[in-house]
Amino acid sequence: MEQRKIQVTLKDGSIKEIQRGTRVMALAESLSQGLAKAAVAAVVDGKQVDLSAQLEQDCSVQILTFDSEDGREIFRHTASHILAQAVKRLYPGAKLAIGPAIENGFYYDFDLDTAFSSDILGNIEAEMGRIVSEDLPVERFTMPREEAVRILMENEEPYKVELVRDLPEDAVISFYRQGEYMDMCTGPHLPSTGRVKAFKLLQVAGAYWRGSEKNKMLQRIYGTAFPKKAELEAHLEALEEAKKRDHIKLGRELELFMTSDVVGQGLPLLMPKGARVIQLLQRFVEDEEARRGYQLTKTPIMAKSDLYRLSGHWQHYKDKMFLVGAEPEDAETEDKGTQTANSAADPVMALRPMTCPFQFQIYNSRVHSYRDLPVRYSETSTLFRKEASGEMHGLIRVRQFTISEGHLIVTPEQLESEFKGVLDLIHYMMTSLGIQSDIWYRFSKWDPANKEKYIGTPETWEDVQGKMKDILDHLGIPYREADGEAAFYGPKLDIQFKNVHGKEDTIITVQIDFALAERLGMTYVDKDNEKKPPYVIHRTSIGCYERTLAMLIEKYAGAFPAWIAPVQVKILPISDRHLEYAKRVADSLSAEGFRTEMDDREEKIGRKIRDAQMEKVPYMLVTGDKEAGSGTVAVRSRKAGDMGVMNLEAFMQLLAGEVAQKSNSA
RNA sequence: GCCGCUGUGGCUCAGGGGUAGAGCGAUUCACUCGUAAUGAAUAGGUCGAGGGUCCGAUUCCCUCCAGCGGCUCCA
Repeated sequence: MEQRKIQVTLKDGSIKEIQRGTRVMALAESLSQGLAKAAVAAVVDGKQVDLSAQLEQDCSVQILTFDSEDGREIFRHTASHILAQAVKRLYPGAKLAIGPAIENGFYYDFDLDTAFSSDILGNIEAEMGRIVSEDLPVERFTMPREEAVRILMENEEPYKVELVRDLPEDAVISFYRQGEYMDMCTGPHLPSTGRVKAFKLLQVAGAYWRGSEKNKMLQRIYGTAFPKKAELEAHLEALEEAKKRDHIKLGRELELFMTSDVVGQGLPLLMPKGARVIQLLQRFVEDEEARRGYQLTKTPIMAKSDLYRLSGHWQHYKDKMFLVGAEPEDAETEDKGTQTANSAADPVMALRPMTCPFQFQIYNSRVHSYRDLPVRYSETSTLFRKEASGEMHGLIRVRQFTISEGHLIVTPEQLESEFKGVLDLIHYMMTSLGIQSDIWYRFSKWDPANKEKYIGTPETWEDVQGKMKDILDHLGIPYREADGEAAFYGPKLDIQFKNVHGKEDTIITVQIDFALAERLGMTYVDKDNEKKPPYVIHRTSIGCYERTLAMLIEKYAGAFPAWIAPVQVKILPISDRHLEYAKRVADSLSAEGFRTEMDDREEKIGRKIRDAQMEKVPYMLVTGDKEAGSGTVAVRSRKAGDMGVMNLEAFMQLLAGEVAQKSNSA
């Protein structure tokens, strides 16, 4: 006996009785017209479905709108289909690859000989506009895998065929059709193309098929889409605003760093103000690490290839190292074996890409008892890595950088507490920089399908990764897992941030390593008088200074907190006759260790203030007749403006307090 | 390394087959000034580098270098 009514549980927990076979859209309309209008798709019993789906049994239903992440994704996925449809109309020969929604937008990859220029992008956008105004219904249909392959072959879509062939034999393949356009897709999708009211194509980029550089490079078109024009405009405006925080732009304007064609790619030059910030950070880090039981080392920036053969860098990292003392062709033909360098007379040297093998030599300089452990080495360490030429980006991705390097050599029993100590240190650093809520953790694991990338056995990898996971879970660190992101010698806990363009980068990394320690013959003598291999924790505390500086510039839009501002106070004398008093004020401040500049130009005070504001100096001290007469200063904060007149002493206390707190009140 | 775009005075940018222009900045002079731009004058560019086409190239073509946005890779 067939029931004609079913019960649906709604998001708020209420239950509604409806006719069996009711479409989701009709349900939404029965709930509210507003909801129906905003609906993009639905989740039925945890599964995403189209609004046209029919409800056949008792179930839970949640209507998705653009306000949810899933809803936005579905909305923009339909936008990507509209893009592909437009491209197919204009370029029937274009082969379709994939076209997903991404954070803040979507893209679609095409294989086409014609390069998509910006003119062409405009034409495609116009065609998309037509597809939207045609308001084509988007319809789902399915077919068996076999038939899907046949149809896609007929349509000459080799990439789609490849995708289908990767699915199981018995898979039922779903397709979506809008007008003349058809695409293989799991969905769900918007009910019709007319819903995509506001969209924009943003850029063209190359992208390898299936993300592998061994494959053909396709053309990727990026775009974004919103239900309303105003939302699109707000988004585009936000992108423009973000560009103003770009550390490269601000770095130039604020004279923090520069690049020069004749120096080389990925080799930025830190100007006095930028170098000052880095110096402040370095002193801060070195002092804090000393307080936490680290011993500072200073090791060479290059070594014979022998050392790198021992460490495994020669076998796994050589193409990223700068070689010294070898002709390039020698380097090419150098065998990849583990034998040591053959000629002591003319050894091949390499600039170091990492510090570990150097500090390990120091550890190995004598026998260690378990009583010595943990040994904590730190170094402000300059490294060199020959990054691919297309990779360089300002201070974020460079070929020479200085890292707050450190290695902890520990017994197995000490591993967790030392790991925790490292995380404490990192947390302290992030909090001091004021970025603790801008970062997140990534647990970077190896890729078992790509064993030749790594040293050590699969068993060791699984073992170490298991230990690391236990520690992370035990310490309650919230992390996202990432396969294939490990270092060649061990898994990592990476601390990630996003730059102003939304691109994710690692700022700090903590690694547990068993393999490298063993390769380099590191041991300690345990209670039972047996030599045993220690664990090594590789870590940075504040990351690499260049990248950290880049992040800070973008975080604060160049207005550094007073404790790391290259100039903390700018003295602004009203006129020439106040120069002498201004100089005395400046000298007093400098004597107390404050970083001070004086604007002695023959300019009006308004101009001096404006320029100091543009330089983002935390405090300006206006000194004129009133102040010179009373031994005071008129304080202006870059943030709060005129703070009134106060004694120089009082101002120094204010600033000293702010520096000590590492706060950012100015 | 790969795809696309870009490279014009210190900076931001306009121009375009007949050897270059604006604003800001800089310099000099005048003004000696009270919380986000005083005025005037002056200087400053082998138009990223090399090659080619052309009577003639900064402009068109090629190669290289560098930058930007992606891909791949990564701190």
